[in-house]
Amino acid sequence: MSTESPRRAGRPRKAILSRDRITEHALSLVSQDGYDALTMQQLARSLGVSPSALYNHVDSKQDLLQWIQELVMAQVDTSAFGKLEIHEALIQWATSYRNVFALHIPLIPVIAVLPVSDSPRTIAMYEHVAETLRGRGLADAAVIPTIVALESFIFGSAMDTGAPHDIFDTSNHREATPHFTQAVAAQRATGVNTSDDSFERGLRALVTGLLASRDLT
Amino acid sequence: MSTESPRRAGRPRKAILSRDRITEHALSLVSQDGYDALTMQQLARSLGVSPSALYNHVDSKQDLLQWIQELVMAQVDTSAFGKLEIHEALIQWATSYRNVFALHIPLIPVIAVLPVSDSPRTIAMYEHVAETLRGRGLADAAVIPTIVALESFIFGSAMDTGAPHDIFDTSNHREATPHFTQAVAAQRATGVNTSDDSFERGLRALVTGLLASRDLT
DNA sequence: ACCTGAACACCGTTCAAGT
DNA sequence: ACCTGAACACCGTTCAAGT
Repeated sequence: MSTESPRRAGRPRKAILSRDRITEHALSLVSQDGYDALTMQQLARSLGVSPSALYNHVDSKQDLLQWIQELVMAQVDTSAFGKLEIHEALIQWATSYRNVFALHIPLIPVIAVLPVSDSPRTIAMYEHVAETLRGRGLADAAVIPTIVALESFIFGSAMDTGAPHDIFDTSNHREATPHFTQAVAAQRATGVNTSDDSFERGLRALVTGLLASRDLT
Repeated sequence: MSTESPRRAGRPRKAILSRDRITEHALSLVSQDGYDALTMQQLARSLGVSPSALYNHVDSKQDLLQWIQELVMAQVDTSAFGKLEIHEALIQWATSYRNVFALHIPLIPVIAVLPVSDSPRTIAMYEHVAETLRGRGLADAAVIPTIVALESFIFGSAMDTGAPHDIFDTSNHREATPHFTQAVAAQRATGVNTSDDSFERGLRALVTGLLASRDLT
């Protein structure tokens, strides 16, 4: 009798939720409606479950954001290391890094304070960069500051991507700011995206300058 | 009779609140207990007023953050422009900028999407930088991207300041990441602050590279 | 014009209760 | 072990009511 029932004491029903399923739905929510839509209640609804059920699998929303960060970080392309010349490899990696996080700006403050030990993908990425820099002959003590400097620029540039296109509109104060107004007009006339142009210029300057340091052995 | 009363119809009582007083108390809250303590309720309490009273003076919390941003931006030191040689002036300004916002990290996402037209102090600062860059002979169309690149690095570096000091601890994965582990140890052995070192190296590289551009006339 | 008090529509999170 | 439903302690913001 009772043995034919698939659900009985000692035979617990398979869990509906899991880290993978939760993270997957969270990312789907984010890509559809942005990070504002990522609330525990909306996420629970999308999973067909009550909000409190989530807490059987994740300790906090902060924890969930770290899971997401892992997935996002995995999208960064590190394939250039060991394949391209070091300047080109760094530029290709940094560009991919910046473009990925331009789609996940609210994650940036999370990562900035996240111990890398909690993020295997990030460690693996750093190992790639560190190996390349040391292979180039950069002094050991200069490797981390070089990476951090690049990353700071990458994160700052990714955030800038979210700025409105008319952020530099100064029609109201034109007379008081002749140089700035002229510069804005000239840049606009080129027709190129300000964020992209700024990133490319800065990245080239940064990579060149950091590798030209006197810390080469 | 009724004339001796200081408070009567047609003679409204002086307002308790004002933009200045609100902003001042908000900054005081922030400097004492950080941005987490800056809630409309806490702010109202610090002003001895009910939370709803604030909304007679400020449209939203976002608006309040913009007021604060104005005050904070005013702390950035631009005195080096026109006084020091351009490389030195940019470095001094950028360093002050970064150090100021290291104390106001949660403001950075606010600024990043804030139209500069809403922020007179920011416009004035940009005018200084733009004038200096044009005076150096930088092409008009290169001025804004140069400023944005510097600012992205400044904001990213300010955020990095909030990272825990042991953020690069990888004791658990040591064997899988030899280069990274070695780099961390070497940097730590120097005894210098990672954020500061990274900022200084990156800033020098950035300023040198941006000013060495072929966009000079 | 400016302030109070109550209320609203949310948050993230906890916890006893069920299976 | 895992889920539900109710509850808690907050948020920012609105609004009728008072002066």
